Amino acid sequence: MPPSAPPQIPTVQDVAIAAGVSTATVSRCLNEKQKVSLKTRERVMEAVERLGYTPNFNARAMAAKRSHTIGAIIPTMENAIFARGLQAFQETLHQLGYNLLVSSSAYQPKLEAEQIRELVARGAEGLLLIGYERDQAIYDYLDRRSIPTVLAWASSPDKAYPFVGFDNKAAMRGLADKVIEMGHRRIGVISGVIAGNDRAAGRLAGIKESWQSHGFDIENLAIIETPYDIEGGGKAFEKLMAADLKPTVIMCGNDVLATGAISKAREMGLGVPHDVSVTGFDDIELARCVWPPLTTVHVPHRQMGREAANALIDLIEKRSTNISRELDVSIVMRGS
Amino acid sequence: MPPSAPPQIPTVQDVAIAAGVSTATVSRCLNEKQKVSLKTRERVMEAVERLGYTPNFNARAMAAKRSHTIGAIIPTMENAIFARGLQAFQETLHQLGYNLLVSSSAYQPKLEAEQIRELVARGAEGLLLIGYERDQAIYDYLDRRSIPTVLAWASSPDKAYPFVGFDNKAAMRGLADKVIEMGHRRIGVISGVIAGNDRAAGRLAGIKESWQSHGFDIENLAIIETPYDIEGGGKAFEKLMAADLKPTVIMCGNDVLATGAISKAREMGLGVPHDVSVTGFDDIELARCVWPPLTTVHVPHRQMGREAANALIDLIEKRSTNISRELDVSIVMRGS
DNA sequence: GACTCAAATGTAAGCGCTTACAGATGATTC
DNA sequence: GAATCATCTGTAAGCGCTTACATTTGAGTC
Repeated sequence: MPPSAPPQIPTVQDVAIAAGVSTATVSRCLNEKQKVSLKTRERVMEAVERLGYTPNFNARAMAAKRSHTIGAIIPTMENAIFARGLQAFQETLHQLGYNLLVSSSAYQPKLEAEQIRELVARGAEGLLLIGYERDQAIYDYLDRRSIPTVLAWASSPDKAYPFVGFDNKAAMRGLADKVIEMGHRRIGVISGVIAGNDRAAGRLAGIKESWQSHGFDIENLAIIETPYDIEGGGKAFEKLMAADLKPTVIMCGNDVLATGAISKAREMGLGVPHDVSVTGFDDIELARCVWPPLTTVHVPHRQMGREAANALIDLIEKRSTNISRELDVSIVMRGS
Repeated sequence: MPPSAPPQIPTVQDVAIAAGVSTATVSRCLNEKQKVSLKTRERVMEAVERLGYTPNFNARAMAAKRSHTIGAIIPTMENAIFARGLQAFQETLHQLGYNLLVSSSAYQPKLEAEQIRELVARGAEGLLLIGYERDQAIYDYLDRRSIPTVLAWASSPDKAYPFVGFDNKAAMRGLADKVIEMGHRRIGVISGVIAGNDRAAGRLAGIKESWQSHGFDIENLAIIETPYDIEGGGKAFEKLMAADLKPTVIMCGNDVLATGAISKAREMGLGVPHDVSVTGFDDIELARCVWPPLTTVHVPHRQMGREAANALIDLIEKRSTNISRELDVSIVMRGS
């Protein structure tokens, strides 16, 4: 290696000189080709190639006041809950000529707020956020700066903000209805942490609603809140099954918790669904390859991602407004 | 809502005026507090607060020629293989005062190359890349621009580039040795796609090496290449088990493939490990909650992420060089 | 050939910040 | 009170781009 050659990164200037044109022409070659004659264009492109020029994104964003960048903040990357939807979101954005910046907030509202500012500071022209429950100050901030924002994985209850999602409460209620109709009378619930998580709250509320509407007492519902991970699911399962009157079914806030529960059941020598049934939510890939395959609520992740992207870009490019979309979910009865 | 109030985003200028100081002072308050007297600082901070000012990242990066941003490109977000390591990487960076930008390349070298340029254009001061196998042109580009880069999830064979990883070949060879020593003589292999994936290639090579060194003929190794997903694992398993001489063990390139294989085995009515054994690689959470729990190679993901972050920042801040680190992996015998 | 007018190119003013440098301020010292 | 010096603050020059506007160019027309 040469002794640290001064890494002179080429700029438009350099390209302009190399091609014998002005910087404006170089810029036009890169952004609005049709405005430059073929001959000069070729010359410029050759120079770009030769110098290995890559436009500086920051400068570009600043000068043009456009970043073509969308920000998304998801609660976690550690499990696959958001992976598929996000992937679809990203692909669709790409097709529409936008880039995606992703952060994860670890389910911490504080962190989310920070990251929203960070993404906006980086020039995000639009945001994808999960769920609707957050400090009003954040919405105010977004409004003040008029940052188009779409909420996903939930439906905004008062429809105040555009969303592309589904009704967590109604969906879970549907599943609970089915469970109760199948004869289950002792239900254990493993819920995600409710605080700051409207999806988890909605799902739990759905179960409660169903339970009560069947004339049962809310007191008889055994509920445990736990972080959304496999281990949490396992521990909660253990606790629920330690009761005198063991539940005949464990309803979980999502598939990850359910997987933890099933795992633990096996460890404890309990048969699923023979000794106890387990249900999940989300229908991620995991749900199908765990044994027995999970009865769960199917969420159209890809569709959600795709539609959220389209909605957001529509908003940004002011093609339409109020593009909220409530998606259908369906219950998938499997072996558990 | 008011009829689209002009969203005047406050700038340093605005803050400076509001606080009755110059923009330089505002900037100093935000970046090198100690250089500003307490009195002015308070006045400035009050103005910042009152106006809801957030510094524009692009402008800042451009003027300061620093972004405090690291880029990482992982092959996929769809499964958890990279999730834990990346999370640790991110957390460590955060502690060190850096931000992380993540892209996923979908295992496509072309896309990866594009994203490298994109991240560099966005001002990434360092890069985390997975594996070492890529076009020389990319390394040249990185060198020319002197972008510190650390490779992970593999060890660079010629040590040309700094890495924090492990030897995929040796690790898999260790597992294969054990498998063969347990008496298995008919091995089926489900490998990830080799092209452009040195980890998959290394793992496969490890099996071959072990097989041959035990005096067996390479021809007798049944190998299938498939994309790294559950479905791929299942299909490959089916094909392998359709042979006249069924394998007694299926060695998979990673835990995701292995999960697919186990799933499919059950579907086919085959008992694991009674009828056929299955092994994985990575020891992701999934490995423990599938049934039977997966025998696999444990990779210290968190440690790798942490050390990669430290190594990269050391490189950037020129504290040291040649910080490659080979990590130990271990074989975890479980039920499968 | 003089005149139009559209197309191609150049000129230069910023975008919102940081920072080298210069200048002001005020505490200390003699 | 003048001189010294450290501390704080202001001035202004960019960072690498885009783009409004001005200018040049060269068909096309009569």
